[in-house]
Parts: sequence; structure tokens; C-alpha cells
Amino acid sequence: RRQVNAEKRIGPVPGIEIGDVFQYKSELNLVGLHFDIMGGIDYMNRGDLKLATSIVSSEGNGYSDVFNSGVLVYTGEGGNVRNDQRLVRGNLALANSMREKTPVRVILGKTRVDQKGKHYVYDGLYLVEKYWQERGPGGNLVFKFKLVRVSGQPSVGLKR
Amino acid sequence: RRQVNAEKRIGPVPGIEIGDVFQYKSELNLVGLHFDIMGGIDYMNRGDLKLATSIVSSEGNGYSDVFNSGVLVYTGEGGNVRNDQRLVRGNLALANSMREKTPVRVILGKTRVDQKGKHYVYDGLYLVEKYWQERGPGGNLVFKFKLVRVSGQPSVGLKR
DNA sequence: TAGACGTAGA
DNA sequence: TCTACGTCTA
Repeated sequence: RRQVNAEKRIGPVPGIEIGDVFQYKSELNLVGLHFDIMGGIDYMNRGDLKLATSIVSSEGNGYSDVFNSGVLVYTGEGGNVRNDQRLVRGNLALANSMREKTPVRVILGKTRVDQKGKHYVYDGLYLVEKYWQERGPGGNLVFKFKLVRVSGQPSVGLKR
Repeated sequence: RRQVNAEKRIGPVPGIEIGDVFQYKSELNLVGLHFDIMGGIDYMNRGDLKLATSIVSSEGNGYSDVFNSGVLVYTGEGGNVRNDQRLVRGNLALANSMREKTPVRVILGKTRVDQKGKHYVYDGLYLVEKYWQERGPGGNLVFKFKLVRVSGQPSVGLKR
């Protein structure tokens, strides 16, 4: 019993298709889509450079991500009402992914219809187009990352 | 993608053998051994009666469970340094299981050799022999449940 | 809406 | 050691 895809990688994961649905975030770990069992941003090292591998955009956690037709504005991690987010860890990895033009897997966490927990839909590869800082609801600085879906990928369509 | 054994039950779970090892607590959920993804005590209703289905005894969480040759002294749930544990939820279910003589699946959570997380070993069916209250390290009342392994089951032996 | 013995990587 | 957008049941 080891994960099928135990290796962290950038880009598609063999055997996983766009629109695949997972019941638990831990399943994302098992199949190799997203190894960070709690965090929303997963990344790996290429030499000394942290590069993002995948992000999970979860509904209803107060992060006010914006998702529309292949464009996702994703809120960075860390910080709180009294502390600004810093360009480290996952935030740094996303910034590097922009510079290096490496794709990021996007998984959308959606509240179930019965409101019990979430399910997760793999939405394919995105590129980080830009990022900036803005004030969060508590007044602290948060990072925002604009990701744009790589064209030519099948739409999720009815499976979602 | 639904769990293989989606039905809560008392007693053995089809397809699961003593000594089976699981890498994540969420896998216990997937296979139907233990549905409560966070809690240590899982239970179900038989009519109005809560009965325990399974417990996870995790090393290193400060619960000072005692495990020796088929006898487990398991600490109840709830309470804290300022509040006594109450005979509700999982604690109540274990007490009822004693009275009704219904078996409880026991899963042992063991810290990995590399100290990174835990793995979980199914140890078979136990019966609650007695329970009592005692003072925890913080002075509050906690429940202790003495469970005894049902005889005639294969030993875990080398698989563990 | 609260409560529950969490987990893996940096 | 700390951090990380947790998740399900009653």
C-alpha cells in the first residue's frame, strides 16, 4: 500500500484525467496529484528553486478565490489578520513558477450539495500569469496569484 | 470512487485481515475499518443505543494508552485539563458495548520508524471488559476502558 | 454548529 | 519543530 504516484512532479500525472473527482483531499495524495495533505500549495525543488506543482482552491474557507472560465485568482498562504503573508514556501514557489513558466495543476475543492465536506475535481494545468499583494479583510497584506488555464485541454464539462 | 465498505458495522470487515497495515487514517475510512476521520472512537446506532464499532489507539498523543499482549487500556475522549470527560458520544458507546458484549475493532496507530507520521495496523476484535474514571495528568476526570482481545484470532506476528 | 487521540514535508 | 486554504459526524 503505497501511493500509485509517489513521485512529485510538474505537469500531468499519469493515469489522472481532467474532470476526475476525488472524495477526500487525502485521495489527492494517494494518486499523486497533490501531496500536501493540509496545505493548499504544493511544490518541489528543482535544484535550489522551489516550483509549484499543484494548488487546491477550496470553496468556503474565506479565501475568496475567484474562478471564472479558466482564470483563477488564488490567495496565497500564511499570515493572518495581524501578520502579512510572506513570499516564502508555497507563495515563493508560485512566483517562481510564473518566472519559469512551469505549469501548475489546479484542483477545485467544491462543497458537496449536502454540505457535508467537499469533493475535489482535477481541472488541469494552469500558468501563473501574474501576482500582486493586496489588503485582506483583516487589513494585512496577502498575495494574489492570477492563473490562466493552458489552452487545448479538454473542458471538464458534464463530469463536474 | 466510493469507499469499498461504506456501511458501518460491528465486527469484522469483509476483505480486511488482522495485521493489515494502512498508511493513513483516511485509508481506514476508505476500507470501512474506522469511519471517523479524526476521532479515535467510532460508533453507530442500534435503535437508540450507541455501540462502538472501532477505536484507534495512537502512540505519542499523550493519551497514555497501555497495550500489552491482547489487553488495551484506552483513554476516553473529550474533556481537557479544566473539564472532566463525560459519558457521551464515543465514551458512552464503549460503555454500551461492554454491557451488550459487542466486539470492537482495534486499530493500533504506530509512529513510523522515520518519525514521519504514523501507520495503522488492524489488530482484530476486542471486548470491553470494564471501564472506570481516574484523574488525568491535568487533574480532570478521564475515562479508561479495558479491552481484551477476543481469543482464537490469528496473532499479528511478523506482519506488524 | 461544535467536536473529534490528525499528518506530512520543509 | 513548525506550518499548512482540513473534514466528517452527530
